Amino acid sequence: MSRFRLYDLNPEQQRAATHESGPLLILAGAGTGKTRTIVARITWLVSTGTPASKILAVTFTNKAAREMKERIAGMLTEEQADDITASTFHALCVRILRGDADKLGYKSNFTIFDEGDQMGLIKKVINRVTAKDEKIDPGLAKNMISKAKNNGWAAPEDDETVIGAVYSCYNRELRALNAMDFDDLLTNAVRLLNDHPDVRDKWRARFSHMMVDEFQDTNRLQLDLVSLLASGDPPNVCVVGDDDQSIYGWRGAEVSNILEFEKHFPNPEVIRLEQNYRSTNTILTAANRLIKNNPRRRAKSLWSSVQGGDPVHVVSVPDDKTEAEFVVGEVGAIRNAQRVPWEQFAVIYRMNAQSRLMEENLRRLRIPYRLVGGKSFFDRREVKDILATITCLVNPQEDISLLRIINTPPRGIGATTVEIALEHSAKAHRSLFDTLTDSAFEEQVSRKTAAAIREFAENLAAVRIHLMTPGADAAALVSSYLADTGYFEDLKRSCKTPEEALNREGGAKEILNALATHQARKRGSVQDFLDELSLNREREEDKKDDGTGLTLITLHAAKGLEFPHVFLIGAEDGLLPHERSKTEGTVDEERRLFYVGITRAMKSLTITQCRNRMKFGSAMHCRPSPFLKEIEGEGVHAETYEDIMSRPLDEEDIGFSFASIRASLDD
DNA sequence: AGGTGAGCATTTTTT
DNA sequence: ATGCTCACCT
Repeated sequence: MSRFRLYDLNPEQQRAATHESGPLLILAGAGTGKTRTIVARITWLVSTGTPASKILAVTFTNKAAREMKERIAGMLTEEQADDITASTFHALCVRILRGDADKLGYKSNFTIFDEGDQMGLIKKVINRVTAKDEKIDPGLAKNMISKAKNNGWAAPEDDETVIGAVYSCYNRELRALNAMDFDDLLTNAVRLLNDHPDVRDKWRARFSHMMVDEFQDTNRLQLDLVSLLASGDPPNVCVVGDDDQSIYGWRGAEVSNILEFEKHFPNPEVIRLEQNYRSTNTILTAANRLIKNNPRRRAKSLWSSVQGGDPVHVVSVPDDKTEAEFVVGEVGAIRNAQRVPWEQFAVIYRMNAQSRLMEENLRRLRIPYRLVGGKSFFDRREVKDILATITCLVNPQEDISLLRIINTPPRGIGATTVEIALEHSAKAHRSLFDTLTDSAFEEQVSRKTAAAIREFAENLAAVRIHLMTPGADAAALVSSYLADTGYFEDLKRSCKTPEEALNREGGAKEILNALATHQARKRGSVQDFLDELSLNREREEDKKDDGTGLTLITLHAAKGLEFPHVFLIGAEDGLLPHERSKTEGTVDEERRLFYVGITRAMKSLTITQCRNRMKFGSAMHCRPSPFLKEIEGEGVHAETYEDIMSRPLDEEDIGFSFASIRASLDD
């Protein structure tokens, strides 16, 4: 097994990969070969006799888990690679819970509530629990419930506060539905392992070595889970992360998990990866100058063997409109001068709203781009509708889904009827569907409404019978149900532009295709399909492989990615750091965000700053970000848009200018 | 039941 | 500027 080639690794990476036993903390700076090191470590463990099946690698996203599996597959035999468990925290919890959920009073076939389901239930609960004059914002309630769960706060015994009442009622409802939300998956898994030593021992015996990626993003519960699962004495836990890239504090991540790692796992070996294989030293120096202003961090200093490089440009532009024009112009100039494809460029910003001006300019010049982030495919109306329809076809007892489709398209079961039914169902502790179809309920409503309800229920039942028949073409059945009930027509009618109609149609097709593919490939049930989707909501742009074009992306979403040429826009006080972070006292995290942005760049980095920006509809004066002062120094050139424009054009630029003029004439 | 306009807030996002 | 919610109107 000397296939393992240590000489591919630098000394620190090697030390990390071959660490024998006990806790290991790998502080992996941006671009220092973090994944390569984890994969090498896994390979080393296997090659020195650890059974592959005893290795557990935990990540945050499905994408990261998949990538890790792929890279492991390239290093080991297929069988070994298959035996390694690489999973997200949440998927791991589901596996743990599916086995022993009964010990917590759930049925093992509990359903998983995604954010939409959760929101629906919270709204329902708020309507039930609160008086008309004390309605609270469901979004706020959701955040507070999530925070409470993550902090391990039980619902108050007496429903004294409104929010407390909502919290406890929400939990009761989830229980009654045999459902867990995303937070429950973690809390319940932790509770199960905590309260049931036999289960804990079973899972501890299952794995001998555990790795956790992006450890700076873990929250309290995730740390608990790691502690509970880690086996060995001292525990064989290897965590990888970078406190300087901790940018998810606002959703519960605890930087202290990595800063105080020794407290949780005493006497770890600590290895710093500081050699960067991504950026030029010029870029890294600027990044180092910035981040060293943060207190409370594990000091690291990135370096690269690539000396020099283009200077970092900091450009002051008059306003956001000019900023977009300038960036697009520069992109064109670089592409023209260096003959590089659009894929090598990224424009990175703090807020999604900043993408709009960029998009307009890119479209004008016919530059292909992909927009990362924004709304998830699964948040699209038609996708939610269709998934809710499928859910109801499989199980009409799911109130939230039923509520979504009961009158979509309009079929004569209006809000008033639903309101009454909801009241009855709460009182009788029955599902909405059962309440509606109860003969006693019919007498409460008009003949017309009763007929509408009956027709709806009969239609659902008829399709369900077909759907449950083995070998049925589920996608076709669902599709014809939607067509028969006039859903597609209704969807089209509600679109303002033909473009939107086409888009929605595409979304509908895509989700139905996914169902068909799932059935064909995995021969799984429709329930399997729904389950898988609730844990694996990939963003639209991840699925499409048309990775062509320039990338527009937020700083948060850009973490982990790299681009040869990066434009970091909107470096203004109030945007980066965001105004809100100042009142919340999280400017350090904003600095890390800026740091993440800078360290995405491989070859060139241009930072722009507007002197005026449209905010809330009116032009506002902006001061440069204080972070710009912090990166000042050798290799960082500050200039103004006016300086650059009054300079004569380079020869290469001229070619692009003609192209852009021609392109803009087309419009 | 469903469409329309006033009023309002407006960071970042995964599971 | 813009999108979203809610109340009110047809």
